[in-house]
This record gives sequence, structure tokens and C-alpha cells, in this order.
Amino acid sequence: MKPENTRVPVLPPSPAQHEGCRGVASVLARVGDKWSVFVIMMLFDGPKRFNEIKRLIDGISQRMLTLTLRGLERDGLVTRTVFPTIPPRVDYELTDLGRGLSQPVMALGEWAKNHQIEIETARARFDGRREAAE
Amino acid sequence: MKPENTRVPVLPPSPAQHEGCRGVASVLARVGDKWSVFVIMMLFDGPKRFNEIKRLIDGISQRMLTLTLRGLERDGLVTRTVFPTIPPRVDYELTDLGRGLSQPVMALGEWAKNHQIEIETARARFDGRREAAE
DNA sequence: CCGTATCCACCTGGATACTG
DNA sequence: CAGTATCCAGGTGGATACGG
Repeated sequence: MKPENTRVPVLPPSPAQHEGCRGVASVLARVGDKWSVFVIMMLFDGPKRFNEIKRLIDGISQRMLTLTLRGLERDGLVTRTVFPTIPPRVDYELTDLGRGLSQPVMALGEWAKNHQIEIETARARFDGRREAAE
Repeated sequence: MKPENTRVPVLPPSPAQHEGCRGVASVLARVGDKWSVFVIMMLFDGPKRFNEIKRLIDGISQRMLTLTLRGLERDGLVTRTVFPTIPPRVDYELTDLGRGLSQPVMALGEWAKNHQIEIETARARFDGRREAAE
């Protein structure tokens, strides 16, 4: 995984139709990759070790946690500090940038929590109506 | 596409470790699916027709727009109104719920636009350092 | 115009095993 | 403990063609 593997909708030939949607997409790709947001939330209240995060999220594979953390590190959202002790110890911490991003992300999370029921209801209704039309 | 195909990290055995992350995940899955956010943003300033949206986003395939709109409709975020004219005409519009969601989404978009450069810089630095270690 | 259906390349992400 | 490597199933999304 190196450069711009996150292929993203560039809204191509039309120039600046809604102002800088290109950059939005690249961040949204981060937010949307299933694990990044969880990691960000876990790191919100201070630095944590690798396995600590792994335990907290639980369900994430070692591989995915590594990839996610690397991605966040690459984007300058978290720092990785290695303590050359035995056994090795690695701390991950949100950068200022990461803490900044966590604000709107948390807001989104809040909204999600508060409207979760409405969405589930809407889904049930939608699926119900589809079934009625079998 | 019907029920809960959006498989989501449930943070399984540990109960309520950070309060309702389950619902967060399901919304984030919507937000993260590469196109939903764009559609939401396009619909922010009023209802639009199918091909109108398609033209605005441009890069999205007909199939993906259909799937995205269905998903948003299922979640109660947009309404779909069919005018039985010839040729047929279908309008999509944000619901109140959808407009509510668009707030934190827009906030996220704003943040993305404002910090796009920092992230790109961080990426370049990260990739550069990796290359130096070839 | 607004879709649905089909096919298929690619990517994501889990399981597992192995190193420093 | 903190990774890396490999393998592989399943999902995602583009292209294309066709239907109402």
C-alpha cells in the first residue's frame, strides 16, 4: 500500500462544480473504510498500545488494525511511537490534525446514535413494502 | 439488496464499552460507501431528477446511482417521487432525516476541504520517508 | 428517461502461520 | 508484543445491453 491506492470519484471533466469535492472524497474514503473511525474514537481519550486498541475494538483482525493504523499515520492523523524495550511496545496517539477530524466524526457518531431508531424503522418499513409486492 | 447486507463491526462480546457504537457503524457504512455522501450533498439545495444527479456527480455509473439512491431511500434519507408522464420523470429529495444527516456530513466535508493540503503533505512526507528506506 | 440484468475485474478484509 | 506474509472467499463497482 503506497500512493493513492484509494481510488476516488474525481468528478472529472466538470471543473469545480461544487468547490473542492475532490479533497472531500479522499477524506471520506478514510472515514468510510470500516475501521478508521473506530480507531479514531478509541484514541480520542489518550494514546494506546497496539493490542490495547485491538482488544477495545475486538472484531478487527491484526492485519486490518495494522493497515488502518498505517493509513492514519500516513495521513498525519496519528503518530506511532516505538519503545525499544523487551517486549517491544508501540503507542499510537492522535495528532492535532487527528483530534480535529475527530470532532466532525464524533458529531456524525452522535447523530447516528440519536437517529438510529428512525433509520431502523425506515428500513423495516421499506423491506416490508417490498415484501408485500412479492 | 435487502436486509442488513451492510455487515458491520459489532464490537461483539464486550457490552457497551463506548455506548452505542453499533448504530454509529451502520450510519458510517452509509456515509462510507463512496457515493452516498455525494448524492446527499447534491440534494442539499433542493430535489433533483435522476439524470440531473448523474450529470452533477459524473463519474458515477447508472447502476451505482440507482443502488445508492435505493439505499438512501431505504434508510429514510431521501424520497422518490415518480411522475407518470412520458417520458417518465423521477425526483429525489432529502427527507427531514436526510437534511439532518447532511449537517454533520457537510461539517465533515468542510473539515476535509480545509485540511486537504495538510493531509496531502503528510502523505507525501510519509511516502518519501518510506522510499528513502528502500 | 429511468431503470434492471448480466458479466467480470478488482479490492477488501478474514484466517492462519511465521518472524524480531 | 507487534508486526509481516500468504492465501482466498466474498463483496463492490464498472461496462454493457436490454426493457417499460
